[in-house]
This record gives sequence, C-alpha cells and structure tokens, in this order.
Amino acid sequence: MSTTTTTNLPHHLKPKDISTESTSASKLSQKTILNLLNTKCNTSLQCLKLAYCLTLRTGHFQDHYVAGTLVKCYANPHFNNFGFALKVFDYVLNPNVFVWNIVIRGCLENNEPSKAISLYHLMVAANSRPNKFTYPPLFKACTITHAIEEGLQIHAHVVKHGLSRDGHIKSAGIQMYASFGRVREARRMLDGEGDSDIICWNTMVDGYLKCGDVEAAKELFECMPDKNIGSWNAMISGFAKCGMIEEARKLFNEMDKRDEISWSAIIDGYIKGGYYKEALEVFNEMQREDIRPRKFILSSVLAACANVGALDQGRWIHTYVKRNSMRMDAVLGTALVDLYAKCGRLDMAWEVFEKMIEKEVYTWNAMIGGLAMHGRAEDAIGLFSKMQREKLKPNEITFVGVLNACAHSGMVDEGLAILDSMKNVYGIEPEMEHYGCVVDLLGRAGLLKEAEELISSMPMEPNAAVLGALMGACRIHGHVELGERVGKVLLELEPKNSGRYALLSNIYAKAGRWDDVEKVRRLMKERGIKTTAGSSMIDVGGIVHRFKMADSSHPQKKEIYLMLDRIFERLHMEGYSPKTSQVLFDIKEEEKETTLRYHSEKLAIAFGLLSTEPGTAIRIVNNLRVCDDCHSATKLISEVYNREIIVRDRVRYHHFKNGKCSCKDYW
DNA sequence: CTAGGGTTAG
Repeated sequence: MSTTTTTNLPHHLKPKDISTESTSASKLSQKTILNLLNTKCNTSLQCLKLAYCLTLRTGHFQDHYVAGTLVKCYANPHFNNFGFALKVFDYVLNPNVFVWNIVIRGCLENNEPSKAISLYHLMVAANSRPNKFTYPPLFKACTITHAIEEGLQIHAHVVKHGLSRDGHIKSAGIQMYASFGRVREARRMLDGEGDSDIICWNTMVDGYLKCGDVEAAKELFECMPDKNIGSWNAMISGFAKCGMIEEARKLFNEMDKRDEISWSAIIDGYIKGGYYKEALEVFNEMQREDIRPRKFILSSVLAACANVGALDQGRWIHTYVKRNSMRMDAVLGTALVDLYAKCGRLDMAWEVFEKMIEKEVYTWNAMIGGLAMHGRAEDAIGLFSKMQREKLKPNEITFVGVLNACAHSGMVDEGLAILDSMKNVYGIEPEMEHYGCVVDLLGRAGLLKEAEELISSMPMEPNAAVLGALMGACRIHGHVELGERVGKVLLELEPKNSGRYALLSNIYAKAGRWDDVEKVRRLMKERGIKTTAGSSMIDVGGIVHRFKMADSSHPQKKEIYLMLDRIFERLHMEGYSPKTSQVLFDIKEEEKETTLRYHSEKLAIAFGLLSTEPGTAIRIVNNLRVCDDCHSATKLISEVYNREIIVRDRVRYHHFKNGKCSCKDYW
C-alpha cells in the first residue's frame, strides 16, 4: 500500500490541505479507519465526513478497500447523499472490481438503475474484470428499467466470465427474464449448470405465476426437491394475484408453519379480490395464533374495515397502534381517517386528522372526500381552502372530493367555479372523472340541458361513468326520452354492467312503461347478465353480518322477520305507505310491498334493533344506492324507535335522526 | 481478500 505522496492525491485536494506527516492521524491504521466506517459512519453523516477527511490526510484513500467502503457509506440511501458518493467514486484512481461493485450496487439502492448500467459499461471499458458480485444488481437494474437488450447482453457476459453457476446471479437472472415475460429463458437458467437452490426455485415459481402460467408453477412446486416457507408463500401470493383465492386459501390451510408474509399474502389477496369480510376473518385468526401484525398489514386491514364498515375492528387496530407506540405515519394515519370517515364517524376522523403530524396530500384528500360523502360541502370546501393556506398543492383527487361535495349538496355555482379554477388557477387539466362529478352535480339539480352541454364541450369522448351520471339524473327527474337515448348508448358501451340495465328499467318503470321494462329484462337474459344482488352489512360487537334481499341464512332469521313485521305495523300507524314505484316489475301492489319489505337494508336494521342496546346508533353499509322506500322507511324508524341510523350507500352517507335524513332527501 | 436481505407481502 502506498504512503502519502502528493502525486497520488485525489485531484481536488491542493497540497496545502495536507498537513505534514507528523500528525497523529497518519499513524491510524487501515483497520482503524475501516472500523470507523463500518460502525459510526453508518448512522452519522458527521462522522462520515470526518472519516473522509482522515482518509485523505493519511493517504488511506488510495487503498481501494477503504475507498470502496467510503463510497458505500455515502451511498447509504438514508443520508440522501448519493451525488456525493459518485463524486468520491470519481476521485478513486483506477478503481478495482470491489469499488466498481460498490458503486453499481449504490446506484440501485438510490433508485438510479440506468446509472448502474452505464457505470457497468465504463467498468468494462476500463478493463476491470467483473466477478460474481457484479451481476445481481445489474440484472435487477434491467428488470426495473425493462431493458431487454441490455439484459440479454449482460447475461452473455455472465456466461463469458463463467459465472452462470452462482445462485445469486441465477435468481436475479430468473427474476429478470420472468419480468420480461420470458419464462422459457428463465427456466433455462434454472436448469442450467451449477447449483440451483431453494431460492432459485422459488424465484422461478414466482416468475411463472407472475406470467400467469399457473400450471407450470404448480408442477415446479410439486417436484421441487426441497421447499421452504418462501416456496409456499410464493404460491399463495401468486394464486391470489391470479385471482385464484380459493386455491391460495387451500395451500395456506395446508401449511404447517406460517410467517407474517403468509398471513399478509392471503389477507391481501382477499382484499384485492374485494372479499373484505373474509380478510377480516383471517386477520382475527392471525391474532389467535399470536402473530404480531406490523404496519403494512394493519394499513391494509384498515382498508378492509373501512369497506365493510367494521368500526369496532378498526378501532381495535387504532388502539393497538397506540398501545404499541407505532409511529403514526401518513399511510397509517390516512387509513384511519378513511376508516372513520367511511364508518360514519367524522368526529373520530377529524380527531385523527388534526393530531397527525406527517400529513400528505392524500391525507387531506381522505378527509375532504369523507366530508363530501357525508354531504358536508361547506366543511369540505373549507378544508380545501385551509389546505392551500398551508401551502399544500391540491392534486386531481382533491378536486374529485371537492366537486363531489358540491354534487351531494347541490352547490351548482360553487362546483362550476371550482371546475373552472382547476385549469385557470391550479394548472390541472380536468379529467373525465371531474367532468363526471359536474355532470352529476348539474343533473341532480335538474339542469339536464346544462349537463348535456357540458358533456359535448368536454375535450374527450364521454365514458360510461359520465353517461351513467346523466342517466341517473334522468331517473331522478323522470326524463324518459333522454334517459332512453343515453341508456341505449350505455348498454352498448358496457354490455356487462348490470347496473345500467337496472337504471334503464327503473326509468321505464317509473313512467309505467312495463313493456319496455320487460324488454330490458329479456335483453339481460339473452346476454346472460345477472343483476347485482343488493346486500347490507352491519357490524355488531365486532362481527360483520351480511344480509341479502329476503335473506334466510342468518341463524336468527325467525326473530328478524318477526321484528320486521312489528316494525311495519308501527310504521303503518305512523302513516307509512310503501313506495311501490320502486319495484321494477309489473306485479300486484301487495306483492310489491312484500318485495320492498325484505330489502336487505330493512333486514339489517331489524337485526340492529334486535341486537343492540336502545339508544345506540345503528350503522349499515349498502353495496348499492338506497332506494326511495328504504329511505323513507328508515327516516320513520329513526323517529319511532328513537335511534340514530347511519347508512352508507355506494356513493354517500345518510344520517337518519328524529325522522330526518342528513341528505335532506337530496341524493 | 474485502461485499450480497439472492425468493415470497405491502
């Protein structure tokens, strides 16, 4: 190793920076400096700077081992100083393979995959011979940047250097090929010379599943000479991603030992597939097995809770977070705000929101969206202004929330002004979704003509959602002709969406055009479209109960139906009359009334009245929009039984209290 | 020579 000489110095140092050799620093050994770099310098940038100076003063910078370690420390993503790491690397004269490897890996860890590839080219040009440490990060870089040509070339280099036996390289290569959709090349690597171990097999299993080749994955999984927990987990998450949740569950059940990844794979699979109730059941099972959930699982479970209205479960998680003093970061906090807002507890949502320190735009969006769902337009707009006072830039989603708020309370002028300001003030081009909100706003307010005009002034062709909003307005205001016109377009645009058929036949039914109702029904049958069954969920004591129309699967069905009859006796005394125009088919009036009586929402309310203490609020989550009849019946129930009833439908909330609803019958 | 969290979740 060379001692300090001025000729060997990094070129940015002037000779006068270098003190004479008499300092004690020069006596520091290589070992001491390395020790310093590998301990304190990993956490303290100040120490690192000091160490850097020391290496320069003592001449140890010329030692590749020291220089490489120095680059590695500066490349620590936690310091956010990768630019300087590259600078330090530049000062290294004739870097050896060790230093090259470190800097290439550093690029990857600092989200600069293309830089990794270009540095590799420099390395090759500099005639530094790569070793087995060089390639895994390069394959990864190609995977991230989807650089197929580069990937193939790098693979060729691996072969040329005789490194294709290495397991680390193999698994990175397999992963790369699979990400390109080239499972055959991936498999060739797996079966090639050298040791393929469990991790390589697991990577291949994962690759097959990511490419949708379930059969190949199954076969490999079956015939692998050895398996570890990762093999099972790869199959489970892969099945879940392919939408094969039952298969995933089957494997999950067969496992004898499960880790956190197994649990979160299956829970997430359920959530992604929309099986929120099942996700929560598995989460509870996980608790019983004493697995300590960490933040990621908790955030996704909170999303499931929010979707089914499992307030108690969500609250439990909130307590768990506090009790374990987990950091309330933006993701977790936003999930809680969303949970409370979606469960009808704006007060709690607000409390969490206020206390949060790390708010991000999407946190504000969740709160604004929550207020919008509850029809609290003024508050939503107020928060929108506050957000700007705090110098936060609203994004597209923010405007969806604000415009929705306007739509839900009929604030036409405000909504139009906001749409206008998007482009003129915030420089955000309104997208289809924003126009959809405003079409909805105008349509609900009965301004059908204006809504149509807005659609034709849009810079893009209206999609099904926009037309759906217009058609919804036609239903509310009884515009049969326009509704029919839009409906026909919509049925061709989205022939598989049962909701569109329901809406059209609803428009006809309202106008008494039963022949046309029948036609729509026949069309659905011909096309094999099934109506989405309405269902209502209610959370009682932490357990979510789900009811369908005229459901008879609940263990307490007898009591529930008895209760329902009693409820209607009392409602009739209060002057209730069923809104039979809600029923789509031309059947006798009495039959219509029975159909209405067993709507899932009413079953859930009856169950709620039966199984909760008098005076407590009842919370219901509907998968569809509330119907007119359920709306007026629920208003009356809230008065007669003196209960607050909070119903969430597909797009908004209804707070029923003392015979009134928070939506002021505008929905 | 020194260095790899090489697979599976979010």
